[in-house]
Amino acid sequence: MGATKTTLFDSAQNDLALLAKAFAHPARIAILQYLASSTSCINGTLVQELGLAQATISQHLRELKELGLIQGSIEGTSVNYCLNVERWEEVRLQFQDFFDLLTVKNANANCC
Amino acid sequence: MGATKTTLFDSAQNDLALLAKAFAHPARIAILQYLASSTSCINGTLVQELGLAQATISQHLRELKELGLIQGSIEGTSVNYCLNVERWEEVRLQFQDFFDLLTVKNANANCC
DNA sequence: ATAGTCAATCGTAATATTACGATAAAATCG
DNA sequence: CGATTTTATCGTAATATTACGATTGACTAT
Repeated sequence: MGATKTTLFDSAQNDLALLAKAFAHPARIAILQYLASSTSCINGTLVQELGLAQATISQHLRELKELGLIQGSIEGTSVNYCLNVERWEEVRLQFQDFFDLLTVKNANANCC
Repeated sequence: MGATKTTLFDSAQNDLALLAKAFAHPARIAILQYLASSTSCINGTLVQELGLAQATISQHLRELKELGLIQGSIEGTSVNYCLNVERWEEVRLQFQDFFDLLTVKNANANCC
């Protein structure tokens, strides 16, 4: 008990849920917004910007990296992170499809 | 320790994270899709459709209801659920704004 | 009334997430 | 080289989520 029963759902549903999980924490939203506004950044800057501990930021960055949403490259003693444009577009479309599907049929809904 | 530090973030970031949480489980995605495709449904039908226990479905439905994404009305001995159209449009725009903000600046990104 | 049906809620076990101190690993500087 | 800086990882405590059996409450039908 306790773990999500992924076998009951199709891969599109499981994929979307995993992506949504990435957005399901305000720190990760803030990280993505900060990356978008600053073209590049380092972990250290984010620690000051967000007010969470360095280990915590690093953990959030790893989650975003594992989903391919961001990528990083070593820059001397620090690390530059930025958005992964191709992946980002992919994800945007995935959400758009989800919303479109549920919006098209809306005329039939609101029945209760 | 362990709880999300919401005070570090603004209300737009916290709001979006809460909404994303609703989509962060395949069962809730499946429920929303099923509601969109069938115009209305009852808890019992979802139990057969999804293969989760009745108590579990009811719990997922409550979460969606608490965010205003769906609404239900009693229909004899069963309950009809449907999407909340107005709220849905609101949420769709909230996500679109988030994606747009991160897409516009993308030309500057992908730098690492 | 009594039995039956359906969904909500309670209680709880299993698992996942969040946060952070401590430590490690890698590069830079003196 | 040794000291410093920066990020990743480990270990772990606190909290949240997921799932389900059991029960309750509300309505229906007999």
